[in-house]
Amino acid sequence: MPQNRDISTTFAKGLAVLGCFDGRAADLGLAEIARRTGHDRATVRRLVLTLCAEGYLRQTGRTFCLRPKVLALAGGMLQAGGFGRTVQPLLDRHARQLGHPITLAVRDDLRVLLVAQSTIAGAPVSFGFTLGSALPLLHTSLGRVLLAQAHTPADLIARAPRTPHTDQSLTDPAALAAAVTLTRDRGYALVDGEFEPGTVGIAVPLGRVAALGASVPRGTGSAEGFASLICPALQTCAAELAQGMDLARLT
Amino acid sequence: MPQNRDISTTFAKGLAVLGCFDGRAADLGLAEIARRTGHDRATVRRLVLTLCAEGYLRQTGRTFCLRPKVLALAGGMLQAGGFGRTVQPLLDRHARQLGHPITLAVRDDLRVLLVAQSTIAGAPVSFGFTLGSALPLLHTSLGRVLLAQAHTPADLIARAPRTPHTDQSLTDPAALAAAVTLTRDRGYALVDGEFEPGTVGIAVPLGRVAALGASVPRGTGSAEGFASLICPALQTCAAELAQGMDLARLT
DNA sequence: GCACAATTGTTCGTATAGCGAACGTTTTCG
DNA sequence: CGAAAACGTTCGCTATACGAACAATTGTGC
Repeated sequence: MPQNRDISTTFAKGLAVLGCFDGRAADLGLAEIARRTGHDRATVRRLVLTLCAEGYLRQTGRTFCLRPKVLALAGGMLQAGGFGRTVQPLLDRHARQLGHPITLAVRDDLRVLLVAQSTIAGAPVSFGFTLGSALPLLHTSLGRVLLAQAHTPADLIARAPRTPHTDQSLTDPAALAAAVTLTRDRGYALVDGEFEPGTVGIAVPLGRVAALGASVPRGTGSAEGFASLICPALQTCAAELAQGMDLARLT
Repeated sequence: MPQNRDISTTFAKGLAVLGCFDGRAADLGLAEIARRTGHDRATVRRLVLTLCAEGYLRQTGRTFCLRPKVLALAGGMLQAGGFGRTVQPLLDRHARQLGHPITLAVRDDLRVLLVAQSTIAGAPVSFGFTLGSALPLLHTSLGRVLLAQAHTPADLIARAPRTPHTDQSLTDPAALAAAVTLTRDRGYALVDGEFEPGTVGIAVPLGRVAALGASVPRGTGSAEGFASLICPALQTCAAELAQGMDLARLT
């Protein structure tokens, strides 16, 4: 097949190499990057050395890790979207009122991508997710909402990893599809212990391609009790956010 | 001069194109990207279309903007450094105690790069900076601390933009050097209205290559009064952070 | 501790992918 | 409305990138 002359395969390979540094391992060697990307070790070597020269990676012995400069790429996107001026203060205000951290997420292929969050001092730290973190699509409340918004949720359910995170994790595609339908029907997702044991996640739609969510430790309360408390607050927050931000930038 | 065969010039050009999207303009056209990078419009076109194909940019008419997927690159760096589990909760706790947002930054060439921050509901929003935002090196308290830590601050002062942001902005290299020396001598930086009118910025070193800072509206207080209040809290926070994180990852 | 196997890193001849001059299209301006 | 300016696209040519083969390092078994 003739190459698409509008696309630079070298650059595409380089982006794949950069994308390898997803936090699963702190440092990666050339051979491991070659395995993860499927590209030749010599090719990977040139691309990695280019990332070092441009300040995005640091070499330590025979391994490499990301440097803070990659954050500037995120900063450009957040700045262009006015996140610091509009989204963050709004999330902070609503999170304080609610008493729980609130997270804004979008779907990125088969995963949930955290786009903004208001952290709260004293909130229990679970997996320590930050802006840019990827969460599973099938077993989080944010993921359920994003699936409910998708054109072909059944296809996404078929392709997304169904690896269970806890004993409660749904793995049957039909059960997952039913959960997504329930999410769409009632306008919010409620996930009880499927991703983090003992944690209830609640999420609501933000526009047509984003989700807003909060999670709370289960304790002795009922999941439905948490939902009736948290949903209205998330929905109010979502309505205010939808008025003040360009949601089209999130797709 | 013969090309360095360890470096991929195509990938380096691609990274320059990606780096163009720094938030100064929400959307960029091919010609503007070519101007900013100095590369040929045809080259830029191929690189931009590759970024679109890989999901990092979206095309709207004849312009392009970053998509949320770039945040995942930041997420990988934050995850590998354990920011969500260690840095963020610590910043949140100290920010709550202090009653002001706290920001962690490093130097990235001639600018300050925000690496983590704890925002606070109700804090005055000034320029709406977020993780990944770039601030000036010469006129912010964070920048003064980072200059104080540098091996050749005089050289950085000579090369960094000296464009004043307010009437109070220092522009004389000798005055800037003296301010950096004062910062080093007393162990903190105090910047009063040089970057944001009416705002006092205070910053302290975090290890040898990072800074921790807070800013407060001046009001009727004295800058020194704010400093004596805020410095000890920032220094306590810095000491705790230095114990729990791998500062070497921030260079 | 050594030899060999396995793994990882590097070199350089070759050709294909990327470059950019030239052309085509769109927008701006008088 | 037409010309100039600006911007986007094509395709012949060659220089940059590829990866086979080799070099160096690490791991393993005895």
